[in-house]
Amino acid sequence: MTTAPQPRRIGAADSKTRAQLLDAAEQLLLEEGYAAVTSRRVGAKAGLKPQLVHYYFRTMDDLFLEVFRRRADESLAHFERTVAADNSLRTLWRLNADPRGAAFMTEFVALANHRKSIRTEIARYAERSRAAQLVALTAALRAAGIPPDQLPPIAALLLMTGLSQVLSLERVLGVTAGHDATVSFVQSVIDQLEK
Amino acid sequence: MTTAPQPRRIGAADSKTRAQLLDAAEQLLLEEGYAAVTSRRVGAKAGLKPQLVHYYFRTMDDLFLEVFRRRADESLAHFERTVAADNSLRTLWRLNADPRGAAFMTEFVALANHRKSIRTEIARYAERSRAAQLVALTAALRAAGIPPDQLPPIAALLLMTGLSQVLSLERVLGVTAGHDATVSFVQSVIDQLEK
DNA sequence: GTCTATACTTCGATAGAC
DNA sequence: GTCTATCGAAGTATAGAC
Repeated sequence: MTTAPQPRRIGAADSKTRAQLLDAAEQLLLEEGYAAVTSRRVGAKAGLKPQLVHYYFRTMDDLFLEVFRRRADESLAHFERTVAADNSLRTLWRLNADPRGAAFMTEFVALANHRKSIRTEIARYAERSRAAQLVALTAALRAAGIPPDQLPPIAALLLMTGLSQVLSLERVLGVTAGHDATVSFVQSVIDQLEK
Repeated sequence: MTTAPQPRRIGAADSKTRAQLLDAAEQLLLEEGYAAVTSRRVGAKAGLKPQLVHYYFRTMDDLFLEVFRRRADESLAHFERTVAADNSLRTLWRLNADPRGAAFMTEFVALANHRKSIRTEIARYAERSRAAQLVALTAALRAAGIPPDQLPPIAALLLMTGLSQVLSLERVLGVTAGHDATVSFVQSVIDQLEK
């Protein structure tokens, strides 16, 4: 229902102002949650007029989508680049444990809860990301000598993803009991496998 | 900053209307996300006037807190009751994997992101819940013959919590590839340990 | 305990001048 | 490309009649 082909002006995709608005929106999203991302607040944070948001993105949904895409693409590219250089369990764990990425996803999943167009886009990215990670992890596990019937790569991946997500979530809350011990345990398991 | 000792009327805690409002708020929260929980929408969903929300809860933050507390208390009590009857890995996994509970927490964590009073309350609950689960899981792992230095109970707990959280999150998105295989794997590991 | 009425704020979005 | 001006909708919250 977000598609209404109205004859209205729209800003260029390579505009500097547009990039500033995206930066402001992303920052607000991470710092205060998606409910804080309003055209007025985004404008204020970028030092611009709120109306420019609508000039460059038409609707707030479009803005959200662009914020998401920009980071998602960057994140996937970074993953591919890093793994191409070193596809080890150690590297995969490090990439996955990045707290900034987890916080970003948490916020967008919550947002997706009641914005259909965003849900679709996030699902698409989640699948792409999942596929890329699965390929890398499958290879890394094989190299570490772990047969798939002992630990299915998809299970390992979901466990890893879930763990870093819960660590990130709880850190936001200020609940960190047992985090260090758990991370140490994961590290030691990886060290043992890849020593 | 939510504490302003103003002389204003407030509804009784055992009121039926109050309970209806809490029900409506909880339902909205789960179905459409926290941003949908407004006094107007809660009132409409309960078939009541929006002003009654303020009569019973004064502020929306208070309403959120009561919604959270009600379910958190119920959830903890249910956990204690169930575990008292059967403290097995199987039971702990089943309790933890309840998708409704995970969805609830996801929404509240996102909400906590930019509401301080709620963050505090959730953190308190997370700690209580964590402690109870850790006691139960520690005993269950010992009974299953897994020494703590092979798998620290806190690590097992965070892995389990993270896994059910990510499964729940992705189900909301409609991304469920590999879920069944992973759940089967977890089940088979538990079955092997507790057969 | 529930209602009407209302004050005030902030939101998304558009039109049109410059 | 950015501005001023503005609409209508929706939000929180309160006062006071019934």
